[in-house]
Amino acid sequence: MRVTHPVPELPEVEVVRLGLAPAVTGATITGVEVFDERSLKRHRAATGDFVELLTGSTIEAAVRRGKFLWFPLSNGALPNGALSNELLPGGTALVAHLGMSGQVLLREPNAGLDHLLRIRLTIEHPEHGELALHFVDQRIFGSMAVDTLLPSADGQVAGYSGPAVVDAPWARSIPSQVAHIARDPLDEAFDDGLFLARLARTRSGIKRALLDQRVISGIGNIYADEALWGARVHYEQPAGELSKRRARLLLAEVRTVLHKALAEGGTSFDAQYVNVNGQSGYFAHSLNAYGRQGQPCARCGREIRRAAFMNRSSHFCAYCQRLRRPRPAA
DNA sequence: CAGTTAACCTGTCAGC
DNA sequence: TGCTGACAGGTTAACT
Repeated sequence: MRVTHPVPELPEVEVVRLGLAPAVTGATITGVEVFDERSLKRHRAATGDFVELLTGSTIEAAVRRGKFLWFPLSNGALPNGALSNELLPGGTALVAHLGMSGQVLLREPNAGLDHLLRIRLTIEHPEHGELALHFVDQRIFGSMAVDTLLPSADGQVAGYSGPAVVDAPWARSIPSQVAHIARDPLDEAFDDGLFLARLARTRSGIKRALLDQRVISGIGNIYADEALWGARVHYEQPAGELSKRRARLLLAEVRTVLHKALAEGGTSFDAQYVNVNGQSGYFAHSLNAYGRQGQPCARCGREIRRAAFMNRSSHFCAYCQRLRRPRPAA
């Protein structure tokens, strides 16, 4: 059997965040090993040396917006004895993006090196003792970086880090390289009206807009196809031609699909140390469109089709999801 | 500014 | 058996 991992989208990244949070919060980074420099491609040299910035720092939390994870840092002692937070006034965070194939695995400190291991962090947790964080990534579209924190654009809590953590000094801060990423649809501060207005003035196809992380974040090819199937919308329907009602329905479908996947990912997620790894295909059984080309549509029984789209593929029911003529202007 | 495309990257597998 | 090409797609730089 082909061993594939699901390309991580919002639910998969949140499962990783949930698993990591208790193990890393309050832990101090005692060792950093970079086995492949390409996994640091998003680390800006001007911020400082990746290894030096991390070593001695303490992880304050595990935060997520869309598919981006970050870990606010404190007490980062530099080799010269200064604190990194003194040098970088807004504070810093370790930023992680899983790309297409990234995983963050929690391991015992003396565990062997995982296949395709790119970065290893050793951490010391006051309660759990010493642990290793393995950043494993086949295709190296993912990355880790240390980045400076900026105030969030709207002044609200910048990302999700578990319930009721809003007063921490880092809560309303966002890494500079994540600042342009829109809030995700499960974020309390996501503005439905702003999103719908943006769709209304977008001429390109709706799936393009759903995949545009500056418009709405957390959605990738799988859940875009699923939400479009649920809302019976053709992937090339110009976003601005959707009726307000249909656009609202689509946003609701996006949330339904993400919540459902999150619930299934959560249930397959047992012990904190075992499964912070996006285990293979755990959401696959509940898909209605993605990867089901040639199989019957669960709604009408007609064949699900696959079409080339933006260097990837779109899966859809050509009967349920037909291009609609725009409603005449009022 | 909005919209679109190419480049990045490698394990797996179908086909020869 | 061993080689080759196709494929998977998130993000961003660069282009029109």
